[in-house]
Amino acid sequence: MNEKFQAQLIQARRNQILDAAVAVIAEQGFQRTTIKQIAAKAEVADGTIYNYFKNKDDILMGIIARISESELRELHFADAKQVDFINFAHEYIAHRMAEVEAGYPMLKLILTETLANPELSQEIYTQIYSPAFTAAEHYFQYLMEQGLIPVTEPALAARLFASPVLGLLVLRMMGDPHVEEQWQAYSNLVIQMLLNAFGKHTSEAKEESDHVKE
Amino acid sequence: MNEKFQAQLIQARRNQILDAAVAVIAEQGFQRTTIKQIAAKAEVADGTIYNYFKNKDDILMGIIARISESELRELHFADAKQVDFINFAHEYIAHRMAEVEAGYPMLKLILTETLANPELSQEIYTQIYSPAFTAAEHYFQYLMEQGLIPVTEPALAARLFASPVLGLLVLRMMGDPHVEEQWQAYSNLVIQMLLNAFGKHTSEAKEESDHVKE
Amino acid sequence: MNEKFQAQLIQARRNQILDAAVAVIAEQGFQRTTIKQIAAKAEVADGTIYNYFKNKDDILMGIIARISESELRELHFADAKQVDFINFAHEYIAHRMAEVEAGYPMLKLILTETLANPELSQEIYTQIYSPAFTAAEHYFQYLMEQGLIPVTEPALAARLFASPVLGLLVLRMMGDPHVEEQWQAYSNLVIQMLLNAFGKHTSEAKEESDHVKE
Amino acid sequence: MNEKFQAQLIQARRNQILDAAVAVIAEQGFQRTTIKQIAAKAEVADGTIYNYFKNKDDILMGIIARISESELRELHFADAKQVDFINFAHEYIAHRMAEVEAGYPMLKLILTETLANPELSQEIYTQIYSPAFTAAEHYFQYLMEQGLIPVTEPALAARLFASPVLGLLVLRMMGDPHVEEQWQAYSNLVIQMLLNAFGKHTSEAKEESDHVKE
DNA sequence: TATGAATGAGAATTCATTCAT
DNA sequence: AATGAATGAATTCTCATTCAT
Repeated sequence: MNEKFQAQLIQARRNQILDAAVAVIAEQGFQRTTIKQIAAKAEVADGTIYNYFKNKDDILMGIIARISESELRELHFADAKQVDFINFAHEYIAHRMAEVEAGYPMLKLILTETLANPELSQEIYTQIYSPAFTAAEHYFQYLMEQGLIPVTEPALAARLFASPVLGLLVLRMMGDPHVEEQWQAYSNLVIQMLLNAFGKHTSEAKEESDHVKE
Repeated sequence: MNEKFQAQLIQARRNQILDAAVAVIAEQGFQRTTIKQIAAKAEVADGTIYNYFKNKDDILMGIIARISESELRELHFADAKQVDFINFAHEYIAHRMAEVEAGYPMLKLILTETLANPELSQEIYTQIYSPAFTAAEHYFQYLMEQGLIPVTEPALAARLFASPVLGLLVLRMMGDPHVEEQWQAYSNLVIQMLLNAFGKHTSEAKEESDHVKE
Repeated sequence: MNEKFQAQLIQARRNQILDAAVAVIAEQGFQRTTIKQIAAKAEVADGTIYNYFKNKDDILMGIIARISESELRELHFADAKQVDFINFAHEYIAHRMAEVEAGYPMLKLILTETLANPELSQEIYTQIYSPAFTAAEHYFQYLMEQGLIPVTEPALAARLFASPVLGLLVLRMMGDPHVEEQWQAYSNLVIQMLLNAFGKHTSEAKEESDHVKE
Repeated sequence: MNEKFQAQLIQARRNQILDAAVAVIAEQGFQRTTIKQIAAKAEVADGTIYNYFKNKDDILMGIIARISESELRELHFADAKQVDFINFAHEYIAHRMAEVEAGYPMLKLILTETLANPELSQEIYTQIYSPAFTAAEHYFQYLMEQGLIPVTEPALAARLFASPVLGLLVLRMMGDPHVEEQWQAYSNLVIQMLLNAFGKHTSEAKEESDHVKE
């Protein structure tokens, strides 16, 4: 019991530091971020961080591990519930949009570090990336088998499906003001484009998305 | 005459250093890259770099300026020639694909630094990003006015058009092996998806891309 | 209470570093002095210096600020106490002489840096120089008003009064062995010259300094 | 003949470089001055400087040597001509004043470098300093022997005589605006003070300088 | 001789990490 | 466990000097 309590305290402190780290790193990138800054944001002493993390890289690992857990949980949920493709598309976009509204610090961080830090990208790929797409592939496999989408390769479909959202996210992260201002309009168009491409067989989709309408 | 020769030598040396810098930075990100590494790759002494660039940041600026120039040249070309939307789509994809085959060091670098370095992102936006999209918008404006695409907002269309390619590029950069292996297949699908979404009015396009076919 | 103790520790360390800096800089000038040398003299690591000073220039500022404080304290004392001109002259010379015996590192440093570093000279002038002469001027003003010295402009008098001592100090700093060996004799002569010039009205002075006697 | 011409060319080029060096060094001190700056001022290439001077320090030596020659010439002249003490005092002050009006770059340079550069100060002492005072001492010796001044030690007298002028020069170099603005007034006062101290036996001097009058 | 690009040793500064309290 | 001062390796940048042209 005491032990459990101890463990919880440690978890809490780890999360406190990781939260601080995510906030600071998302703003300036991992390399530019100093332990001092993270410690300040977390309101602990520099040295304290080393009681919870082996070194600076280990903090990044910690962030990745934590995202990995939460993403997996979300995806599981998605996997189980979203059978209807239209709803899935809406939910997926909505999920990424929510991320954006939250300032997408995680996404930005993951994206940046995967690009900038080749040693890390393998780690990120296995822990976050691969499980996410595996879940998506299963879902597309299911849709395909049911004849609900005109697709022959689930892996391809999953990535093609994700690409425009990811593309727009990147544009937004890169500071494109038009994407930021018209984010809702872009979301709607992407959904229509995707339903148009994937959802021809679904009768409801056909009408809704016959053309791309801005 | 002699002066011109001098200027060329200086340009050549600058490019030699920039090439080295792009190579090393693309591999590890700007922050992790040391002047020593760039100098070694360029096969010059550390100090020589400072005869051509004010400081480390100035190297990044140099890279951006150079990309900006070459992008602009390419875009001009595109602007003048590509009237047919189908051909344009093919050309655009082909262009980005070529980048990928060349190891996309520039694209990766630009992407990474824009995300990781907030101070720089404004610079990159104005120099590279904005002109590229402005050119694209003009093209979409033209298509729209000719009634060749069912679009009402060129700015939106240009970004929506770019999004899946960019998304796939990012996936590939992040190390997704499936995207890398099947790159050609992805390209074809993206073109079909885009023609499907944008090209309804073009009769040839209608038949060719009625469905997404893998 | 603990806080106060902390502050004292920080002050002590700052002073330890400043002492080392004064010693080294007085010997070789600021420019020739490296952080490594200061750190070695202060018996701390190079990096430690930067926990107490923003950069190398800030060390110089620190030295100046510290001198400024102590000079002001001394001058206050002088201002209040020295009403008698003869005693003041003696005290002033004695003060500068003490400096000399202490190796005049501060004076040398101030002098050298004001001459060599135009950016700094304004700082030194306002912080050290100007307050010192202002105090002296007040004193001469008082003497003048009391009719104790045949002077009409206190500012002029103060500088004229200081000039021979400063001149001799400079000669000594420049390595003139005669000035160094006969320092006491020079001091006496300067006092006589000054009393001769300024102190005619003071009867005791008249006799004592009727002529320059070596 | 050709050889002589050669030698003259070399001398001219050396002087061109030394002039540039004096100008730049006087402004910012020797350490802060780069070869590039000197070369630019002298309108030659960096490398050319090394055809005329062994290294950077050698330029300083060159400056000192050149001053030494010209100073010696001046002093000789002074030595020969100035028998009358009052005139000598006036001439001496006038000489220093001229230096001041010319921006005293040499004096400032000598002063600064002697203080900042202990290795050099020996050199400067022997080459410039010592000969100047030796000449002065001879003059005071002569005055003393003639009973024209109430002095028993020429060496002492020479330095005491120089001290107030030097002191005021230093004050002015340090940026004291009062000294700068009232330079003429200070000069007059110094002469009076010196005549007062040294010149009692000279009847004209007695009246002229009975009191310090501002 | 003159040039000025190239060099690399050396200086200032940063910051992850340690460790005594 | 928490602290934060101290450390020193690593990095950026400067600039005197060399040397091929």
